[in-house]
Amino acid sequence: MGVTPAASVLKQLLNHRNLKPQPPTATSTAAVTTKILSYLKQGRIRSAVSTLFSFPQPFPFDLYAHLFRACSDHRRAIVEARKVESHLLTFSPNPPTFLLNRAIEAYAKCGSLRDARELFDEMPQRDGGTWNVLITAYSQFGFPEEAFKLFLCMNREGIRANEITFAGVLGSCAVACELVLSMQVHGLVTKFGFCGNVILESSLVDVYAKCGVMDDARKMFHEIVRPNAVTWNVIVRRYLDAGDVREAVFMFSRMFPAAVRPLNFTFSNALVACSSMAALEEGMQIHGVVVKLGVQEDNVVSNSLINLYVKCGKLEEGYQVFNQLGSKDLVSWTSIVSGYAMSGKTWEARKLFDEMPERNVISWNAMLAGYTRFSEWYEALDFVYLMLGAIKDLDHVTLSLMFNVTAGLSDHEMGKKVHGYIYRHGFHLNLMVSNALLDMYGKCGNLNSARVWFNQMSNWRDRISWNALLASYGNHHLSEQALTMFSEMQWETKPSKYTFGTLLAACANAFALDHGKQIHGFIIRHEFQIDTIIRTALVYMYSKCRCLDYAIEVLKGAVSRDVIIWNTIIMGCCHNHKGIEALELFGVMEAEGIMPDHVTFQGILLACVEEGLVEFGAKCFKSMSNQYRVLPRLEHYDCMIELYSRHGYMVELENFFKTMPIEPTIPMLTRALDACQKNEYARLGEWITEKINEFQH
DNA sequence: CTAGGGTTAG
Repeated sequence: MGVTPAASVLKQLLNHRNLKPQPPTATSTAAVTTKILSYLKQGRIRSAVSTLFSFPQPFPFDLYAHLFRACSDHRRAIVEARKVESHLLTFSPNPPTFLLNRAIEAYAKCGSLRDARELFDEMPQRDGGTWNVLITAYSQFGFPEEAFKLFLCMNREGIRANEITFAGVLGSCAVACELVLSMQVHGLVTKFGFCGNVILESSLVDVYAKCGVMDDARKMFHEIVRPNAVTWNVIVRRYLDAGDVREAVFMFSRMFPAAVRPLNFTFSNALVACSSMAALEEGMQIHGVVVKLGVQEDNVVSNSLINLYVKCGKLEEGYQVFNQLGSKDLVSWTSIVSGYAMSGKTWEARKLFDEMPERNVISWNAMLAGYTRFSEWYEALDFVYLMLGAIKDLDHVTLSLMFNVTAGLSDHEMGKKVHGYIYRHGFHLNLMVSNALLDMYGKCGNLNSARVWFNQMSNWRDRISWNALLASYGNHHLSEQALTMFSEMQWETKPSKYTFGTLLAACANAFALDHGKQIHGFIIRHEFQIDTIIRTALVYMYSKCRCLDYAIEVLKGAVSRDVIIWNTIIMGCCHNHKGIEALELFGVMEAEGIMPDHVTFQGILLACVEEGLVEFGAKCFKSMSNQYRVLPRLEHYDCMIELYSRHGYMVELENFFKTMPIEPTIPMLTRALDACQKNEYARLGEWITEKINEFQH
């Protein structure tokens, strides 16, 4: 089945009715040749080949070469290639080797390595080009072992390798990550005197980098006298792949003193490097070069620019690039949607998403990822249903996000359904999906299922799996077990800063001061860097565990403090009934020039409740929107009602209720009703009772 | 005549 041997094709064709023998004449051959060539020029291969077959006579070898070339370019003309070979062999029994090489090439380019190999094996005599063309084919189609075998045979038969041979072999080395072989080939390249060949030299840079030895790749790069645009592209891309994004950007910058114009891909690679380290300055400089060289109409480049800006939090700049793009493609749209979605502007993102001319899984995932990132679970759920109706094949990202949604909604039943789905569709072996599943069971309160699944993952779990399990122990207030797991974890993988964050949160929620101190000690002993996130976790843990002094000590150790760590300590003070301290710390925070946010004000109001500072609290509440431009939320109204209620400020409470721009909630009303009864303030009490009754209908 | 790099978005 499958491939029809060339001989039988030939037999069929010879029996074909239009093959009436004609005496060949010089003029007709020349005329037909011209005709065939003109068909080829128009890209009509079929017509060209059938015209060829109308004339059972030999044609100039040149024409066959053109025909084979056309088949190679088309890549789907396998049948035509076989026909041309048949015709050639029928009427010219001893074709020159170079023509057969072209035939092998045509077969290979059309994807039929079998035909290529068959012809190769049958050839009475081969030249270097014959070997090269097949080695190249094996290399390009990802059969490195075959390429190596052929290369060895070739050497054994005494055929001398040339640049083309080495290019193929090095390509195969790169695919197979064959470092030792690459070094041997490097030796041969040198020995044969091909060292000045920039293509081979670039391949060597590429091979060393793909084998994971960036130092050797860099050394090789510096040996090249005149690296060209491809060479530069290789070195930039390989540093990016190796995760050394700084070096990638640095190498990119060195292209300009070397006066080599970057390729569009190189711009893109450099921009990706910038966005991955949030290097806005460098990225903007590259943007400048893009404009100067006039490549901003290239979608790959501009899409990378959009991505750079949105990843650096510059949505407007990103949108501008998007807007100025002449032909926006799927990637441009997805990039801008993703930018808005991942910055919390899910509404704007959704508007753009709905305007998209076409969408794929990635665009849907980008939008869904925004909803989940910002815990908009109900929007996410609606969106998932919409997505299920609109798109057939969900992928591993979709399924992981769906687990996040069920986890966020604590919908254990739905989580189990998704679990069933991934099992049926074979996604359970995907690490990302597995970890999301683990996380879902942990968050839905099913520690046992989480544990069972974690054990089943023993062959493919990673650090993230461990962190997920630790987090579910933490959420179940099992800090002791979490700590035991932490020691087990170290047999298998190294902890990350997320591990510490999780463990410290676990200790905080379980008020496990001793364990918390152990973790703190571990971090210091193993010289892990205490970044803002870990520092905040430490402050949180110590203040939860009623060690406010330690918490403040840790806070003081920070080089810089953001609003989150300040909120943590202020809330921590409130938790420890230290309202005055909270307000003092707020003063320090302001002096450091940190703008308070809604959480900060919640802390301040709580502190006022704690200390009975009713007038001061009211003043703070007013200044919130007037001075600080922080819109009061439900929890702030809640605090104010608590403040007035607890301290018997009934007139103020009544005023507050009646001027409140939002509907009071049941807990607010019952809290206030309580106060009315205690303070015998019937007028407001009646109003509240009425309100509560309204709610019940 | 046959050769190297690369596709941006979740």
